[in-house]
Amino acid sequence: MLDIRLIREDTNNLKKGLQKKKVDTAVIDKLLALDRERRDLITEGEKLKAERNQANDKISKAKKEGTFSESLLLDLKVLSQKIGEYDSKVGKIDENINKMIVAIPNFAHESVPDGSTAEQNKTVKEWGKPKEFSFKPKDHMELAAQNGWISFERATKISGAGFALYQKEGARLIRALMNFMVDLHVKKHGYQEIWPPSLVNRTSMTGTGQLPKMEEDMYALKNDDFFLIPTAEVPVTNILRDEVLKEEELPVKFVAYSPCFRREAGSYGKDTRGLSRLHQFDKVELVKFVKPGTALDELESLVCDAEEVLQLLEIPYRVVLLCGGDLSFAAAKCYDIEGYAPGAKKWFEISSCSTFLDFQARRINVKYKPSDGKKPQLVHTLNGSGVAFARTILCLMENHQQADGSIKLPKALEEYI
RNA sequence: GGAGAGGUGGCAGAGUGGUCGAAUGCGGCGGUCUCGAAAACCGUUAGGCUCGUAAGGGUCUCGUAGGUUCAAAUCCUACCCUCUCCGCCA
Repeated sequence: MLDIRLIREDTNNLKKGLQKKKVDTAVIDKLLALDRERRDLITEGEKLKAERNQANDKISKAKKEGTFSESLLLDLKVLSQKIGEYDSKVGKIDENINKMIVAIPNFAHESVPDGSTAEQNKTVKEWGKPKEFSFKPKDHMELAAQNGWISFERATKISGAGFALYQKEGARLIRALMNFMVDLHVKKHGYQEIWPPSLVNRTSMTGTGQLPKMEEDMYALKNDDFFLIPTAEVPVTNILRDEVLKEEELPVKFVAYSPCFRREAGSYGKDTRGLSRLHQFDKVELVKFVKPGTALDELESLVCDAEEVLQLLEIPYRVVLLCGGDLSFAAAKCYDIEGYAPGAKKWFEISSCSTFLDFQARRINVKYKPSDGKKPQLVHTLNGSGVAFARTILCLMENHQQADGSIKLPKALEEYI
């Protein structure tokens, strides 16, 4: 959520950042009017409270000295009633302001390009060249069937459409990727390993912003108020909720493997074949808590950390800087990494790395205490996939297929499989 | 599932109607001592909101939400959470 102070004090720049995300800024002016009203009411109400507190002090002293008389209570009941009225007015306005403010997306950082749809995203880097084959490359569905790695038919029987059953080398590949990616991020990139719960409570889902707006997209349990995580971002980001860190602890970097569960309601008919869009998939997620001011550099290094996975897996990819209109609700800046699949002749989003600045930290209340003794302030948060398995496996199969339809896995996986 | 205990500052832990935003200890910070450090000693150390250029002032916060009262950490009601024991179980 946005800072009401920022809204108040830097209105014009904020509006620019929101307009870049194609957000209607009329709500900002409404908010400012409510904010003015609220502060006036608070000032008035607190004057009355000060009056009441003084009167109470007098009573307290009088009782001790034995000089108490009923006349001291005169009018105090009326005063308390008035205070109650102010409080309830402020309470209602607070509620309104809060409702409005949590519905406002984060602003786009100034380094984000203009644009309203994915077509205006900017490719900022390409790595590797789409492979030339001496034969007609097959798509991953065909390869999966031929090698017996994945059975979509059986997954449908067991669960339903949108699930994958990995078998044989395919099943081992999941385990291998898990260890390969987590090891890379722990040993080489300095992340701390986490194994999070896959069921989380409503507060956690609200903290990272999946709720209240996207409840329909989430799997929920019938008898308990738990949700299946759509990404490890939810439990991992909430690890530090309501905590105050020391400055020297920053940056905190977590890496976690988890299964991810998504209803994908409303996306039927779009990429529904094969591995590209599933109700359950696996992912290694990277989450960082950093000092304000370092967030943009940390975003660049986060992208590098994710890129290295694809480099080692020898999958050609491109890095795309999202334009304002394509940014998600909470993101201030975001890079997508898209892997190339020569069978499908398509780019697939395999990783998405974002910084939220203090937007998410305000919501989950994560602060750090500066070492100079100043008051705690909000950290900045980032996260990114490092990386998503299903689409990676898709790319792996299509890129490393041989003429006979077999698949030769890259060297980096040798020690894991 | 059954029974019980408890939720207070960064942590531990007192406080049962009126200078209690809260004793004390630990931790943190500053200082004295020291060549330096440790120990010891002295001092200091919550957060939010709001008014103010500032200095500073006001106000709110003891799990959450209500209630009683001139006044609530303290009394009443509901809810949430945690822990312990028993049962069941991977």
